[in-house]
Amino acid sequence: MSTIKEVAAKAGVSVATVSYVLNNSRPVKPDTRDRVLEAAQALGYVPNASARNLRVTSTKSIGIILPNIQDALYASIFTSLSSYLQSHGYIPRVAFSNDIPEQEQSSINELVAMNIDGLLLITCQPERTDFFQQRVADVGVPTVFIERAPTSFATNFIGFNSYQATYRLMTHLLEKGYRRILLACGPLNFSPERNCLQGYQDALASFAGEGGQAGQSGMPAPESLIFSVSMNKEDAFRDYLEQYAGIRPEAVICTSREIEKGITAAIRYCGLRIPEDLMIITFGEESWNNIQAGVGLHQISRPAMQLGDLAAQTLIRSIEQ
Amino acid sequence: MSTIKEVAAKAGVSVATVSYVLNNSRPVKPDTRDRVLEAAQALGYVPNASARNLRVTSTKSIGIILPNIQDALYASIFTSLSSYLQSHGYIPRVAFSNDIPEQEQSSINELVAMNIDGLLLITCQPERTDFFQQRVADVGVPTVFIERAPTSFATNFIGFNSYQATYRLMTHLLEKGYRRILLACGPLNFSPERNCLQGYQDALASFAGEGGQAGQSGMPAPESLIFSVSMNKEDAFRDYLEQYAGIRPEAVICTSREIEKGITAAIRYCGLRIPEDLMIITFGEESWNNIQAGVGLHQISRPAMQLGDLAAQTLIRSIEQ
DNA sequence: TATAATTGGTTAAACGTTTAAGTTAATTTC
DNA sequence: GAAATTAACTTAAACGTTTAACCAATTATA
Repeated sequence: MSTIKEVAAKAGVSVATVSYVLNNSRPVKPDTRDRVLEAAQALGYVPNASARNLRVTSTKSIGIILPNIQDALYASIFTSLSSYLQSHGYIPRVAFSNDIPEQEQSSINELVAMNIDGLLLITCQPERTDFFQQRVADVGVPTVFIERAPTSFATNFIGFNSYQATYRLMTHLLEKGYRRILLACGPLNFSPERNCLQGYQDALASFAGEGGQAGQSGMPAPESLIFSVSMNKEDAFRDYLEQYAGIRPEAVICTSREIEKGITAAIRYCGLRIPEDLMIITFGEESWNNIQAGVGLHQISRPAMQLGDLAAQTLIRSIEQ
Repeated sequence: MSTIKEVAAKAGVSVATVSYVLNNSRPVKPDTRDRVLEAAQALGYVPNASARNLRVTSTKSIGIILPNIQDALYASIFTSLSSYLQSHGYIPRVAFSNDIPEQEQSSINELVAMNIDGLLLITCQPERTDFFQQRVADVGVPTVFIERAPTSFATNFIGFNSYQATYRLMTHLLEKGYRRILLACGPLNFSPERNCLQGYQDALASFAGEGGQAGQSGMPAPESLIFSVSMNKEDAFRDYLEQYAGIRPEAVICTSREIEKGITAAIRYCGLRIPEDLMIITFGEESWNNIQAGVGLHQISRPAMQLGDLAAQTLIRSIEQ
């Protein structure tokens, strides 16, 4: 790799002039300018990023930390984040936590060490923000939290309104006459899942209240069926179905594509048919063309792309004041 | 952010000593060592990556350039690449080309500018390797090409044997009695798709040859149906189906999940039923739990994870000799 | 015409590390 | 007990940029 020195030598100027030309940070006489550009071109010069970042405060790079990139939701969010950033002159620096706090922390360290201008974070430890505080907030790196809201900490946060979505969906299903609706959600230590659960429960409660007053004749009361899964989704739900052989749900609400996969596989394994025996509604991403439209798999589209855009936009704004 | 200087001051030693302790690149007396560690801890010191990379040759970072992360294949490859790299002490630096040559080139520049130790590349211009040559090969950055083989250039390459896979699948289908088998593939400017096509055609040809000799009675000759799609897949295939209303294929081979999505949507749009009217076989990733198993959608699993592992492993080996 | 302002460039310091070379003081060797 | 070795640090150069400060010509101003 050739350096700025070599370019300067070749063009017969000082390194400063080369720098001024390349960043056009100061006017330079046209023919000197051309000589420099020519020399740079000829040598295939490309400025050393480390050296530049060492000198300059703003690196025009944004850190992104996600649990993973396999889940459709994170993949969508990531895509929109990085395309927004790129189109606004920032380069994204990605790291994955795999939902392991230590990995998240070391990623934070690493990113801050390379002088990122900002951070976009789907945190795996929304309740323990002290590390984040010390490493990011105190250092003054602008941050936007995505999807999972930090509890003890007021900051920029962008996420879906899972509560509303679940509440409305439940109300709709209950009004349609469904009574045994299963909520199949992920681990409850993150706010989106908790909000789904809350929405589910509140909808049930308020429906029961109304139903009690209206006195709907003959209809059984809706049951509260909750299935929160953490690890091996398919096996877990299979067990669930076999254990509670009596209470087959009429509908299942899946809070993600991944859960849906496990659920449908387990359902088939148990010999149940979709949609004859039960219906499935999934919170999915708009990018996902639902292959199965009309045969028992339904999707509530979450605008993941918009979410990503909004988050990136919010961050860039707060960086550029 | 605190610097090594501050740590040195706090511990009452020189910056060199701090560096020696932190990298344990030289023996240091235990109590000095402890003082340094303590000071670093207290200040929350984390070394500035830019400064370090500027000084040191090896950055322990590997560049990864992919077309995108939306396609299931690339997502799987990326996941395995980055987890292999991370577990071997390297940090991945990702960039996306969106299959636009200019973007690929600027990503290459950017990555080389930050002194990556190696490069993993699904290139979007396998025929024009001169830029790559100049920027990467000449600079001496070890590289492994993935999935799309560069033509005019002998180098490390890891990919699926799409030719074999398609050839065998075709032979199998033909022997089962299928005659109108459609190959639905992506743009033919990349080697995987070309290889699929070649496998498809060779299988047809060799079957026709055998069939001619054996003289299979009554069976019509297999037809060659090829559908290479580039942009809007769903619309394109819809047009195809409507245009050739007469020749409805009995089976469709999709070379990727994404193509399958378009195909199935178009098929449904045209009022055809799966699997009654036609069968669909897709080259997919093992991570993808096929929701539809047994109802007309079949998957040939490509071991994307293994591919990624192998590629990363090959690269790391060639870096560490 | 003398002075001020502008133009077009150069010099050198700074960014935060790493590491070769140098410097003590303590220890070993003969 | 003098010379040589070792142990434990320190000093300072180097990595490749950017940019403030400086300087010499040229041009504008009074």
